[in-house]
Amino acid sequence: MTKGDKRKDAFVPSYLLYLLAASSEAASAQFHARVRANGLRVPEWRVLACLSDQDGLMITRLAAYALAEQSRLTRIVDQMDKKGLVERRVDDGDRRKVRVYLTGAGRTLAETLVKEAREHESRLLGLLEDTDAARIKPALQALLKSLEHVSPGD
Amino acid sequence: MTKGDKRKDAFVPSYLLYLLAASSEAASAQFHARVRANGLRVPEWRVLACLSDQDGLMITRLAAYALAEQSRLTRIVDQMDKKGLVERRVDDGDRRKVRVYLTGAGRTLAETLVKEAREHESRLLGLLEDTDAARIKPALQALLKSLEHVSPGD
DNA sequence: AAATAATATATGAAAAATCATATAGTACTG
DNA sequence: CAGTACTATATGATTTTTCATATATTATTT
Repeated sequence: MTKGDKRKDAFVPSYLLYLLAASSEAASAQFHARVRANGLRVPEWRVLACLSDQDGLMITRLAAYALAEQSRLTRIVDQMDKKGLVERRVDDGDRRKVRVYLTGAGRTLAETLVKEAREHESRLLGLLEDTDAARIKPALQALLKSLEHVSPGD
Repeated sequence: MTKGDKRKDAFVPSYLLYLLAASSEAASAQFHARVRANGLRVPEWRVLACLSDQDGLMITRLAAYALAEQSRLTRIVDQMDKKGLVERRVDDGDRRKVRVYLTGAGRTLAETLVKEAREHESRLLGLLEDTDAARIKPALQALLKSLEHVSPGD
Protein backbone atom coordinates (compact mmCIF):
# COMPACT_ATOMS: atom_id res chain seq x y z
CA MET A 1 0.00 0.00 0.00
CA THR A 2 2.47 2.58 -1.12
CA LYS A 3 0.82 5.08 -3.33
CA GLY A 4 -2.94 4.47 -3.41
CA ASP A 5 -3.85 1.55 -5.56
CA LYS A 6 -5.82 1.82 -8.70
CA ARG A 7 -9.26 1.78 -7.12
CA LYS A 8 -8.96 0.92 -3.45
CA ASP A 9 -8.91 3.88 -1.05
CA ALA A 10 -8.93 6.56 -3.73
CA PHE A 11 -9.05 10.00 -2.20
CA VAL A 12 -10.52 12.21 -4.91
CA PRO A 13 -13.82 10.44 -5.70
CA SER A 14 -15.09 10.79 -2.17
CA TYR A 15 -13.53 14.14 -1.29
CA LEU A 16 -16.18 16.71 -0.48
CA LEU A 17 -14.63 19.58 -2.43
CA TYR A 18 -14.26 17.36 -5.46
CA LEU A 19 -17.85 16.18 -5.18
CA LEU A 20 -19.06 19.74 -4.95
CA ALA A 21 -17.02 20.97 -7.91
CA ALA A 22 -17.69 17.93 -10.06
CA SER A 23 -21.39 17.77 -9.40
CA SER A 24 -21.75 21.51 -9.89
CA GLU A 25 -20.04 21.20 -13.23
CA ALA A 26 -21.89 18.09 -14.33
CA ALA A 27 -25.27 19.30 -13.18
CA SER A 28 -24.83 22.66 -14.88
CA ALA A 29 -23.52 21.42 -18.20
CA GLN A 30 -26.82 20.90 -19.98
CA PHE A 31 -28.46 24.00 -18.68
CA HIS A 32 -25.46 26.11 -19.54
CA ALA A 33 -25.79 24.86 -23.09
CA ARG A 34 -29.33 26.27 -23.05
CA VAL A 35 -27.98 29.55 -21.75
CA ARG A 36 -25.54 29.78 -24.63
CA ALA A 37 -28.29 28.82 -27.05
CA ASN A 38 -30.02 31.97 -25.83
CA GLY A 39 -27.00 34.05 -26.72
CA LEU A 40 -25.71 34.46 -23.19
CA ARG A 41 -22.64 33.40 -21.34
CA VAL A 42 -22.99 31.84 -17.94
CA PRO A 43 -22.12 34.93 -15.89
CA GLU A 44 -24.64 36.93 -17.87
CA TRP A 45 -27.36 34.43 -17.10
CA ARG A 46 -26.45 34.63 -13.43
CA VAL A 47 -26.82 38.39 -13.52
CA LEU A 48 -30.22 38.12 -15.15
CA ALA A 49 -31.35 35.61 -12.55
CA CYS A 50 -30.13 37.73 -9.67
CA LEU A 51 -31.77 40.86 -11.03
CA SER A 52 -35.01 39.02 -11.58
CA ASP A 53 -34.90 38.24 -7.87
CA GLN A 54 -33.98 41.76 -6.93
CA ASP A 55 -33.75 44.50 -9.51
CA GLY A 56 -31.52 47.51 -9.07
CA LEU A 57 -28.75 45.86 -7.10
CA MET A 58 -25.51 47.78 -6.84
CA ILE A 59 -22.47 46.39 -8.61
CA THR A 60 -20.74 45.04 -5.52
CA ARG A 61 -23.77 43.18 -4.20
CA LEU A 62 -24.63 41.90 -7.63
CA ALA A 63 -21.11 40.55 -7.94
CA ALA A 64 -21.39 38.68 -4.67
CA TYR A 65 -24.83 37.35 -5.50
CA ALA A 66 -23.83 36.28 -9.00
CA LEU A 67 -20.60 34.66 -7.80
CA ALA A 68 -18.36 36.96 -9.82
CA GLU A 69 -15.45 39.13 -8.81
CA GLN A 70 -16.27 42.84 -8.86
CA SER A 71 -14.09 44.02 -11.74
CA ARG A 72 -15.30 41.12 -13.77
CA LEU A 73 -18.88 41.96 -13.02
CA THR A 74 -18.32 45.53 -14.13
CA ARG A 75 -17.32 44.23 -17.53
CA ILE A 76 -20.15 41.73 -17.70
CA VAL A 77 -22.57 44.55 -17.03
CA ASP A 78 -20.87 46.58 -19.79
CA GLN A 79 -21.61 43.84 -22.26
CA MET A 80 -25.14 43.25 -21.09
CA ASP A 81 -25.72 46.95 -21.31
CA LYS A 82 -24.51 46.95 -24.93
CA LYS A 83 -26.86 44.04 -25.63
CA GLY A 84 -29.74 46.04 -24.18
CA LEU A 85 -30.43 43.60 -21.35
CA VAL A 86 -29.66 45.87 -18.43
CA GLU A 87 -29.03 49.50 -17.74
CA ARG A 88 -26.93 51.35 -15.21
CA ARG A 89 -28.23 54.13 -13.01
CA VAL A 90 -26.21 56.02 -10.48
CA ASP A 91 -27.79 55.89 -7.04
CA ASP A 92 -29.28 59.25 -6.08
CA GLY A 93 -28.53 58.96 -2.39
CA ASP A 94 -24.93 57.82 -2.81
CA ARG A 95 -23.38 58.73 -6.11
CA ARG A 96 -20.58 56.19 -5.76
CA LYS A 97 -23.09 53.41 -6.20
CA VAL A 98 -24.12 52.16 -9.60
CA ARG A 99 -27.36 50.25 -9.66
CA VAL A 100 -28.17 47.78 -12.38
CA TYR A 101 -31.70 47.38 -13.71
CA LEU A 102 -33.23 44.95 -16.15
CA THR A 103 -34.58 46.41 -19.37
CA GLY A 104 -37.80 45.05 -20.84
CA ALA A 105 -35.82 42.73 -23.06
CA GLY A 106 -33.68 41.66 -20.13
CA ARG A 107 -36.69 40.87 -18.03
CA THR A 108 -38.32 38.86 -20.77
CA LEU A 109 -35.19 36.81 -21.31
CA ALA A 110 -34.74 36.37 -17.57
CA GLU A 111 -38.26 35.06 -17.21
CA THR A 112 -37.80 32.59 -20.04
CA LEU A 113 -34.57 31.28 -18.62
CA VAL A 114 -35.75 31.11 -15.05
CA LYS A 115 -38.63 29.01 -16.24
CA GLU A 116 -36.27 26.70 -18.10
CA ALA A 117 -34.02 26.57 -15.06
CA ARG A 118 -36.86 25.50 -12.82
CA GLU A 119 -37.83 22.76 -15.24
CA HIS A 120 -34.26 21.59 -15.55
CA GLU A 121 -33.92 21.52 -11.79
CA SER A 122 -36.99 19.32 -11.46
CA ARG A 123 -35.54 16.91 -13.94
CA LEU A 124 -32.28 16.77 -12.03
CA LEU A 125 -34.00 16.15 -8.73
CA GLY A 126 -36.11 13.52 -10.44
CA LEU A 127 -32.98 11.55 -11.18
CA LEU A 128 -32.32 11.09 -7.48
CA GLU A 129 -33.79 8.76 -4.92
CA ASP A 130 -36.39 10.52 -2.80
CA THR A 131 -34.16 10.66 0.25
CA ASP A 132 -31.31 12.26 -1.66
CA ALA A 133 -33.62 14.57 -3.55
CA ALA A 134 -35.13 15.74 -0.31
CA ARG A 135 -31.84 16.27 1.49
CA ILE A 136 -29.50 17.73 -1.07
CA LYS A 137 -30.74 21.30 -1.10
CA PRO A 138 -31.10 21.59 2.68
CA ALA A 139 -27.66 20.12 3.16
CA LEU A 140 -26.09 22.56 0.71
CA GLN A 141 -27.96 25.47 2.25
CA ALA A 142 -26.72 24.43 5.68
CA LEU A 143 -23.17 24.20 4.39
CA LEU A 144 -23.38 27.61 2.79
CA LYS A 145 -24.89 29.15 5.85
CA SER A 146 -22.28 27.74 8.19
CA LEU A 147 -19.54 29.02 5.88
CA GLU A 148 -20.86 32.55 5.84
CA HIS A 149 -19.78 32.93 9.43
CA VAL A 150 -16.37 31.31 9.27
CA SER A 151 -13.49 33.62 9.98
CA PRO A 152 -11.16 33.79 6.97
CA GLY A 153 -8.17 33.09 9.16
CA ASP A 154 -9.19 29.53 9.92
CA MET B 1 -46.48 39.94 -7.55
CA THR B 2 -44.81 41.36 -10.54
CA LYS B 3 -41.09 40.98 -10.37
CA GLY B 4 -40.04 38.93 -7.35
CA ASP B 5 -40.11 40.94 -4.19
CA LYS B 6 -37.09 41.72 -2.18
CA ARG B 7 -36.95 38.53 -0.19
CA LYS B 8 -40.14 36.55 -0.71
CA ASP B 9 -40.02 33.83 -3.37
CA ALA B 10 -36.47 34.55 -4.49
CA PHE B 11 -35.36 32.08 -7.11
CA VAL B 12 -31.59 32.07 -6.85
CA PRO B 13 -31.00 31.26 -3.16
CA SER B 14 -32.80 27.95 -3.40
CA TYR B 15 -31.85 27.00 -6.95
CA LEU B 16 -29.90 23.77 -7.02
CA LEU B 17 -27.27 24.90 -9.53
CA TYR B 18 -26.67 28.05 -7.53
CA LEU B 19 -26.37 26.09 -4.30
CA LEU B 20 -23.88 23.75 -5.89
CA ALA B 21 -21.74 26.50 -7.39
CA ALA B 22 -21.92 28.74 -4.34
CA SER B 23 -21.20 26.04 -1.81
CA SER B 24 -18.40 24.64 -3.93
CA GLU B 25 -16.83 28.07 -4.07
CA ALA B 26 -17.39 28.90 -0.40
CA ALA B 27 -16.27 25.51 0.85
CA SER B 28 -13.13 25.58 -1.26
CA ALA B 29 -12.03 29.11 -0.51
CA GLN B 30 -9.99 28.44 2.60
CA PHE B 31 -8.39 25.30 1.35
CA HIS B 32 -7.49 26.90 -1.94
CA ALA B 33 -5.68 29.57 0.03
CA ARG B 34 -3.59 26.77 1.56
CA VAL B 35 -2.92 25.43 -1.92
CA ARG B 36 -1.61 28.79 -3.04
CA ALA B 37 0.43 29.07 0.14
CA ASN B 38 2.14 25.91 -1.07
CA GLY B 39 3.03 27.56 -4.36
CA LEU B 40 0.37 25.86 -6.43
CA ARG B 41 -2.63 26.98 -8.33
CA VAL B 42 -5.88 25.11 -7.89
CA PRO B 43 -5.69 23.05 -11.09
CA GLU B 44 -2.17 21.98 -10.18
CA TRP B 45 -3.34 20.75 -6.80
CA ARG B 46 -6.10 18.80 -8.50
CA VAL B 47 -3.57 17.14 -10.75
CA LEU B 48 -1.41 16.18 -7.78
CA ALA B 49 -4.41 14.73 -5.97
CA CYS B 50 -5.51 12.74 -9.00
CA LEU B 51 -2.05 11.36 -9.59
CA SER B 52 -1.69 10.42 -5.97
CA ASP B 53 -4.82 8.32 -6.46
CA GLN B 54 -3.58 6.88 -9.70
CA ASP B 55 -0.16 7.66 -11.05
CA GLY B 56 0.66 7.58 -14.74
CA LEU B 57 -2.71 8.68 -16.06
CA MET B 58 -2.80 9.80 -19.66
CA ILE B 59 -3.47 13.46 -20.39
CA THR B 60 -7.07 13.00 -21.49
CA ARG B 61 -8.11 10.95 -18.50
CA LEU B 62 -6.23 13.20 -16.13
CA ALA B 63 -8.06 16.16 -17.61
CA ALA B 64 -11.44 14.55 -17.01
CA TYR B 65 -10.49 13.46 -13.50
CA ALA B 66 -9.07 16.86 -12.58
CA LEU B 67 -12.04 18.73 -14.06
CA ALA B 68 -9.94 20.58 -16.63
CA GLU B 69 -10.29 20.89 -20.37
CA GLN B 70 -7.64 18.94 -22.27
CA SER B 71 -5.65 21.75 -23.83
CA ARG B 72 -5.63 23.49 -20.53
CA LEU B 73 -4.41 20.39 -18.78
CA THR B 74 -1.59 20.08 -21.28
CA ARG B 75 -0.37 23.50 -20.21
CA ILE B 76 -0.84 22.81 -16.53
CA VAL B 77 1.29 19.71 -16.91
CA ASP B 78 3.90 21.82 -18.75
CA GLN B 79 4.17 24.09 -15.78
CA MET B 80 4.20 21.31 -13.20
CA ASP B 81 6.87 19.62 -15.24
CA LYS B 82 8.99 22.79 -15.13
CA LYS B 83 8.48 22.94 -11.38
CA GLY B 84 9.68 19.37 -11.10
CA LEU B 85 6.43 18.02 -9.71
CA VAL B 86 5.52 15.65 -12.51
CA GLU B 87 7.11 14.14 -15.57
CA ARG B 88 5.77 13.04 -18.92
CA ARG B 89 6.46 9.66 -20.43
CA VAL B 90 5.19 8.52 -23.78
CA ASP B 91 3.24 5.28 -23.48
CA ASP B 92 5.20 2.38 -24.96
CA GLY B 93 2.17 0.54 -26.24
CA ASP B 94 0.54 3.56 -27.87
CA ARG B 95 2.89 6.39 -28.64
CA ARG B 96 0.08 8.91 -29.01
CA LYS B 97 -0.51 8.69 -25.30
CA VAL B 98 1.44 10.79 -22.85
CA ARG B 99 1.37 9.52 -19.32
CA VAL B 100 2.00 11.80 -16.38
CA TYR B 101 3.89 10.60 -13.32
CA LEU B 102 4.60 12.24 -9.99
CA THR B 103 8.23 12.95 -9.22
CA GLY B 104 9.51 12.44 -5.69
CA ALA B 105 8.94 16.10 -4.92
CA GLY B 106 5.49 15.92 -6.47
CA ARG B 107 4.55 12.94 -4.38
CA THR B 108 5.78 14.55 -1.19
CA LEU B 109 3.79 17.69 -1.86
CA ALA B 110 0.75 15.66 -2.84
CA GLU B 111 0.89 13.73 0.41
CA THR B 112 1.18 16.90 2.46
CA LEU B 113 -1.75 18.50 0.73
CA VAL B 114 -3.96 15.44 0.74
CA LYS B 115 -3.44 15.26 4.47
CA GLU B 116 -4.39 18.92 4.83
CA ALA B 117 -7.38 18.37 2.58
CA ARG B 118 -8.65 15.52 4.73
CA GLU B 119 -8.32 17.63 7.83
CA HIS B 120 -10.07 20.54 6.21
CA GLU B 121 -12.87 18.28 5.06
CA SER B 122 -13.41 17.02 8.59
CA ARG B 123 -13.68 20.56 9.82
CA LEU B 124 -16.23 21.37 7.15
CA LEU B 125 -18.34 18.35 7.94
CA GLY B 126 -18.07 19.22 11.60
CA LEU B 127 -19.86 22.48 10.90
CA LEU B 128 -22.97 20.62 9.83
CA GLU B 129 -25.71 18.91 11.76
CA ASP B 130 -25.19 15.17 11.87
CA THR B 131 -28.00 14.46 9.45
CA ASP B 132 -26.65 16.87 6.86
CA ALA B 133 -23.07 15.78 7.40
CA ALA B 134 -24.08 12.17 6.86
CA ARG B 135 -26.15 12.82 3.75
CA ILE B 136 -24.26 15.42 1.79
CA LYS B 137 -21.57 13.24 0.27
CA PRO B 138 -23.91 10.35 -0.63
CA ALA B 139 -26.36 12.79 -2.17
CA LEU B 140 -23.66 14.41 -4.28
CA GLN B 141 -22.28 11.06 -5.31
CA ALA B 142 -25.75 9.96 -6.35
CA LEU B 143 -26.21 13.13 -8.35
CA LEU B 144 -22.88 12.71 -10.09
CA LYS B 145 -23.54 9.09 -10.84
CA SER B 146 -26.96 9.73 -12.30
CA LEU B 147 -25.50 12.46 -14.49
CA GLU B 148 -22.82 10.24 -15.94
CA HIS B 149 -25.48 8.38 -17.84
CA VAL B 150 -27.58 11.26 -19.09
CA SER B 151 -27.68 11.71 -22.81
CA PRO B 152 -26.27 15.10 -23.78
CA GLY B 153 -29.24 15.76 -26.01
CA ASP B 154 -31.64 16.18 -23.11
C1' DA C 1 -0.49 -1.89 -47.82
C1' DA C 2 -2.51 2.51 -49.32
C1' DA C 3 -6.12 5.31 -48.18
C1' DT C 4 -9.26 6.80 -44.70
C1' DA C 5 -10.90 7.45 -40.24
C1' DA C 6 -10.20 7.87 -35.50
C1' DT C 7 -7.69 9.08 -31.30
C1' DA C 8 -4.25 11.74 -28.35
C1' DT C 9 -1.77 15.73 -27.55
C1' DA C 10 -0.13 20.30 -28.52
C1' DT C 11 -0.41 25.05 -30.02
C1' DG C 12 -1.81 29.86 -31.93
C1' DA C 13 -5.06 33.31 -31.59
C1' DA C 14 -8.80 35.22 -29.24
C1' DA C 15 -11.62 35.92 -25.28
C1' DA C 16 -12.13 36.13 -20.49
C1' DA C 17 -10.58 36.47 -15.71
C1' DT C 18 -7.58 38.33 -12.29
C1' DC C 19 -4.83 41.64 -9.71
C1' DA C 20 -3.43 45.81 -8.45
C1' DT C 21 -4.54 50.29 -8.55
C1' DA C 22 -6.69 54.64 -10.30
C1' DT C 23 -10.68 57.61 -9.80
C1' DA C 24 -14.48 59.48 -7.54
C1' DG C 25 -17.59 60.04 -3.92
C1' DT C 26 -18.77 59.78 1.06
C1' DA C 27 -17.86 59.48 6.08
C1' DC C 28 -15.22 60.45 9.84
C1' DT C 29 -11.84 63.24 12.92
C1' DG C 30 -9.55 66.87 14.94
C1' DC D 1 -14.11 72.51 7.25
C1' DA D 2 -9.53 70.65 5.97
C1' DG D 3 -7.51 66.45 6.12
C1' DT D 4 -7.69 61.52 6.37
C1' DA D 5 -9.78 57.26 5.93
C1' DC D 6 -13.10 54.44 3.75
C1' DT D 7 -16.25 52.69 0.15
C1' DA D 8 -17.75 51.85 -4.77
C1' DT D 9 -16.66 51.30 -9.41
C1' DA D 10 -13.65 51.26 -13.35
C1' DT D 11 -9.46 50.29 -15.89
C1' DG D 12 -4.65 48.71 -17.54
C1' DA D 13 -1.66 44.97 -17.69
C1' DT D 14 -0.95 40.31 -17.12
C1' DT D 15 -2.25 35.69 -16.81
C1' DT D 16 -5.68 32.03 -17.78
C1' DT D 17 -8.92 29.83 -20.38
C1' DT D 18 -11.06 28.54 -24.42
C1' DC D 19 -11.72 27.23 -29.25
C1' DA D 20 -10.37 25.61 -33.28
C1' DT D 21 -7.16 23.15 -35.49
C1' DA D 22 -2.44 21.29 -36.48
C1' DT D 23 0.46 17.28 -35.76
C1' DA D 24 1.45 12.66 -34.73
C1' DT D 25 0.14 8.02 -34.04
C1' DT D 26 -2.86 4.07 -34.33
C1' DA D 27 -6.98 1.56 -36.18
C1' DT D 28 -9.93 0.34 -39.97
C1' DT D 29 -11.28 -0.45 -44.59
C1' DT D 30 -10.88 -1.80 -49.27
